[in-house]
Amino acid sequence: MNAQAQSTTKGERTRAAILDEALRIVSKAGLDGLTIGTLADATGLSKSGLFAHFGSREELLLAVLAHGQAEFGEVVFQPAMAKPRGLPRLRAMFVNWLAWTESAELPGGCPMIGGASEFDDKPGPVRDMLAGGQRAWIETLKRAVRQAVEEGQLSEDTDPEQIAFEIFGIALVVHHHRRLLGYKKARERALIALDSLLKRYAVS
Amino acid sequence: MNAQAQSTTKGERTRAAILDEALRIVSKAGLDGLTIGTLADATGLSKSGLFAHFGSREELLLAVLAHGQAEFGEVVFQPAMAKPRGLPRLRAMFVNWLAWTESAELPGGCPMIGGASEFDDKPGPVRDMLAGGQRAWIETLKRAVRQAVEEGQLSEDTDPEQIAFEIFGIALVVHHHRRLLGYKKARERALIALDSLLKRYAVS
DNA sequence: GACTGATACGAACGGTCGTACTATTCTTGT
DNA sequence: ACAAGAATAGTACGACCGTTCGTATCAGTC
Repeated sequence: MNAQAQSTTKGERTRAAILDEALRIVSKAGLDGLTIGTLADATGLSKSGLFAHFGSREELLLAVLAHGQAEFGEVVFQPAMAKPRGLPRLRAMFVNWLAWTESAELPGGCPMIGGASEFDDKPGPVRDMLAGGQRAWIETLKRAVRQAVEEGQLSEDTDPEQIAFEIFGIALVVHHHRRLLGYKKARERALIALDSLLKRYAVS
Repeated sequence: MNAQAQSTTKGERTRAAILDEALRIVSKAGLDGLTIGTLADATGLSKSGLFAHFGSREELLLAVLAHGQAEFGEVVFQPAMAKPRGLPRLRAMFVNWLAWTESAELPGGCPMIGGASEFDDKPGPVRDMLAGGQRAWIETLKRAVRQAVEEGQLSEDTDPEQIAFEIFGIALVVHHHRRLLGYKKARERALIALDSLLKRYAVS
């Protein structure tokens, strides 16, 4: 997420810096709030100079989302993969996810969650990208649950989709309560909710 | 939500019609997507004629939210109050809430949930109104939980805030999965989640 | 040293935004 | 039926939107 090292062309470096800044703006102002003019000001570029990197606003949005999804993978998914299969990995995914939504680099929360409610009624490539990313994440959660069953940590009749569904709900309410309501106990309550959710399916 | 009967001045009638239409637009396009021009077209008024009813865009947004919250009360809260105190009432609140988010008059889902992620980083009266409404709803949910404890339906050590928190999460994920992902099983899974949530705190 | 491609800038386009003013039409009470 | 006043339309404004175009700067190649 920081300016990456050399060995790349200047255009690529500028583009990466633009996307970093854009992701912060999207986090705070939403995808609709990401404007070529404000992004140009924030990066110190001219509108036209910035525009040339993407060719259209929609291309810019798609690039920002791709950038955000890549970072999500690095910050949330990959560290969790270092944990043992099953419940430890699933818990890590959840905890990393919460940390991501409260990350300092995302002052306005997860851009994908914010974008979801902005674009859920606007068909097109942006919506498709959002939906695709979130579907993939759900599948990842389901896979972790299945592995917990294989490891004998959750009972055989566990429904991975139901668990992924409920976990997603906990993450959403954390995001919602913290950002709109300033609810401080969100993280604590989320961990309680996850524990009791998993306990329901624990091996007896 | 439909044009109400006579006995009111014409201005009030058109104002109500404007708010009905505005609520539908907000549902689909979000609060940011509600513009004076499109709303004027949708209602058959001129921009200036419509504008005169509110005086500013922010006043319009506040009026739309007040209208939405009033409808929420009529459609979700009041019918639930007709149910017996405790779990029946709590369940009715939840079921009515889900139905509200999928209501035909709200083609894009709950305007307040959508507005929440748009305005969670934009301080001001709109955000305050959104937060106030949702805090009030949370308190209503907590009250229903407390009454279920009083009625002996939930155990004494039940934490109403935790339950309200998790219920809110289920509602959010239903909204999210249905609208962005077109997930058909959302309602069914939500009812499963609610049942097992309440079972955790059932009297033993 | 001339040429080329990448990169960025400045100015301008048509369009829409919210808002302000004035004029006109329509309701309504008498 | 008519005047008073509410309700709506008309017009114009400055700001910003995404986008396009022509141009300037600079790195590297021949």
